[in-house]
Amino acid sequence: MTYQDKKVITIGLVSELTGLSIRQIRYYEQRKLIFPERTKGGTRKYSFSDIEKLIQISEHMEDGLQTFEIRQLQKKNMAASYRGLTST
Amino acid sequence: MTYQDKKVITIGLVSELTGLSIRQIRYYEQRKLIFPERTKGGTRKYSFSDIEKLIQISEHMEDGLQTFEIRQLQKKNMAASYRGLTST
DNA sequence: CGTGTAAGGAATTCTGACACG
DNA sequence: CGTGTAAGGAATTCTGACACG
Repeated sequence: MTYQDKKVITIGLVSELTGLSIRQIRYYEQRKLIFPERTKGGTRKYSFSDIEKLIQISEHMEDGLQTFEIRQLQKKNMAASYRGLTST
Repeated sequence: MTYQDKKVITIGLVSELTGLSIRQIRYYEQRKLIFPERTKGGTRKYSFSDIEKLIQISEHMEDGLQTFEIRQLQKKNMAASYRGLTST
């Protein structure tokens, strides 16, 4: 709830925790699927929510979806949960 | 519960979040007050629980306690919570 | 005792690009 | 389109030590 969304994890750890390569994680950011924060120095910081999101993303990728399609799905889910439907 | 205790935060972030210097954080580890994990490379990783602990530690230090006294307090609290008393 | 700091090195991350497909 | 990689640089962290008190 409070810790879940705090952006504090470095990309190396995220890579370990998700099984994705650092390259993939950066790419998904470029494609607007995740939104890490940055330290003053420019180092990316992720939250546990980001990690869960990334795991979902990797599942969608395995299903053959393209990044823009996954982005569409995210929008739909956001709209749905806004209406009190599927959360996750 | 699950995220609270995952060791994933680098010492620089911990320093920012607690207001303590990196030097202090490392010292409190040396004095057995906190127990970060390490990456393969040797970089320390802390949990949100560690951050809460550190904040408590800094309060005790301000109260003039010495590190070994704080360690005693930690033990007492652990024993108490084990008996179902004060948790935190 | 608790903490600051300069020192030298190692690990981590960053960006932009070339490559493949 | 999605991902790997070599390249060069910058930010982050590590340890052991000297200093002060």
